Amino acid sequence: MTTFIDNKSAVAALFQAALAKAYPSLTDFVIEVEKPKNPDHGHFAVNSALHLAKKLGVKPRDIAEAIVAALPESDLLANTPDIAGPGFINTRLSLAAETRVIGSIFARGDTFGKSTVGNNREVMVEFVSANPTGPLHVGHGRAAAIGDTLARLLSWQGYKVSREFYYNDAGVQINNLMLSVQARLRQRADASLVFPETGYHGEYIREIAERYAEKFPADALGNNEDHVREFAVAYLRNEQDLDLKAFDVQFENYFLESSLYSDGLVEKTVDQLIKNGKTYELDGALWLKSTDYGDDKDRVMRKSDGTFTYFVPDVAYHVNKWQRGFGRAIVELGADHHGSLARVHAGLQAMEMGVPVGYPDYVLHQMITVMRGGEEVKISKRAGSYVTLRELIDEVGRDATRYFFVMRKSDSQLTFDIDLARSKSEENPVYYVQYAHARICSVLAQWTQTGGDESALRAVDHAPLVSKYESDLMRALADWPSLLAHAATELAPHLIAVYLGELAAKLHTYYNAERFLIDDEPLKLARLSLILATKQVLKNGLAVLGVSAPEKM
RNA sequence: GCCCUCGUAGCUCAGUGGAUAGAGCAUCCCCCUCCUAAGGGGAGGGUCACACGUUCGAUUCGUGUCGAGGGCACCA
Repeated sequence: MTTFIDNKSAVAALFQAALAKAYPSLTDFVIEVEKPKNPDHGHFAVNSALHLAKKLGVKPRDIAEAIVAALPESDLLANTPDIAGPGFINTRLSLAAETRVIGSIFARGDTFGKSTVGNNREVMVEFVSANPTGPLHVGHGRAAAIGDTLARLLSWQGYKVSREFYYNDAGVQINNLMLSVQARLRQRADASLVFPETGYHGEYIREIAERYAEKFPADALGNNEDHVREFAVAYLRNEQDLDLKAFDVQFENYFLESSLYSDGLVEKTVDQLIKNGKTYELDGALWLKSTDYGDDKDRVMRKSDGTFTYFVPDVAYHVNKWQRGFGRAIVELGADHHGSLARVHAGLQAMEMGVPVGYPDYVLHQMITVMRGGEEVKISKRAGSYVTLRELIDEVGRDATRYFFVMRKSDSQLTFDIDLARSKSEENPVYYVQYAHARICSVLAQWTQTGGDESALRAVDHAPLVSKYESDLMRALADWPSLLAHAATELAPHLIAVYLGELAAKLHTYYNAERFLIDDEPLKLARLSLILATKQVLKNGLAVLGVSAPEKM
């Protein structure tokens, strides 16, 4: 099977050859090809003549003419390119070039778009990493959707991906959780007892207390603090697992912060930093000279009371990731944690153990503003006033929730209007994409029922596909592999959702403009073949997003 | 005060060093005797926050100002 080369690269290669012939001295100039916004400017435009004008001291249009004159023989372009405006070279693909993608799609099937650039290198994607102190809320939902899609995306690029969830199970907030449950237990016996101001006020704390009392009636007042803590953490971890399962997100590994202490990794990290001369003592505390590595101030590592600040285990954790063989690590975090990036990077560099600068990569998602009844819902675990991920999935559905969270650039703040999501769930863009898939299935099913054979569509003549709708659709299909590669490079899963929306739009337009089940046999087969290929790409795209591709809606 | 992200249509958001900046929702008009109208076609709506700079060309890159959110603790 020949490797499919996307149209843009093919056009670039053709012009690169022309340039080499026209101007043999320009050995290191790279031709750039772009897709013009205006369809009158062709399918692909080359603007290199403008870039070269100054360098060569020749008018851009003259350069463009020389390049066009030097174009090698090829069936790629429909005609001799136009030279327009100040010196743009506008090209149109030939029908033969446009239809080529259909065969590639059938040949690759569910793997069309997959690449081997990752070369099976190990990459870890860490995400969600919620403290086990409450149910997952909408913010975690955004994290889960983005993180999981990133993982799928990198896997499609040929990386060996491992998803990891880091539990902060060693901090003061866990103790606070225990105290909260304990207080609810004691209130069961004496309702006049006051609940701690700083405790977690959510209803789920009462639920945990009830369960604890049921299971351990002998300790109904929660006097055994270790036991209460253990129970509460286990309960909430289980709840979170159920949330993630409902969201179809699975982790290869769960990592406990407490293990960093019990395994001595925190101590070892601190010792190494001291040994490397990257620390100093001041006011009874131990500081890291993180300003040597771009941080805006030095950071305390060990407080005067002897305990460590949170970023020390964070550094130890990333040392551990590196040592486990993850040459690349991606951490998906809420933007409220961005302050820790610089110090983790600094800490890793100060370890002087060969970790690349910039390890790990961070993908931050901005906070979500939740609106309910026209008012902003302040998300507060302590006050217990927030929207859980489970609630959202139950009301809006898994597919719509995942799509919604991933369709926007992660670093844009977004407003989630719950009333809108509920009342207009039918208008969620995910249905638009799924509907395109279902429509194709429906057409194919009707054809099959009257004796059609889908496998026959893999080898039909596509020459009848001459309409502009067909041309637009075929070129969109051909963009899929490079779009995926781009989204992976940018760590930008939303580009996939945007692409799928555009592909679905082209299909719907085509559907309304032309009929498929017609008497003209060659044209019918060619059209069915095209939509079968489109169905495949929609399916693959939805798979990367972790969204289902229904055959009926 | 310092740091990070953002500022694009009435709203929610895409996008781009180029030639006329897009989608969905909302508003208005049109399209099912015909493969799913959860759809399509069309109209209106923008000084791409503002200023300066780099460039043949800036909404895109840089600097500054203003605005929004977040982070700046010996909390995590």
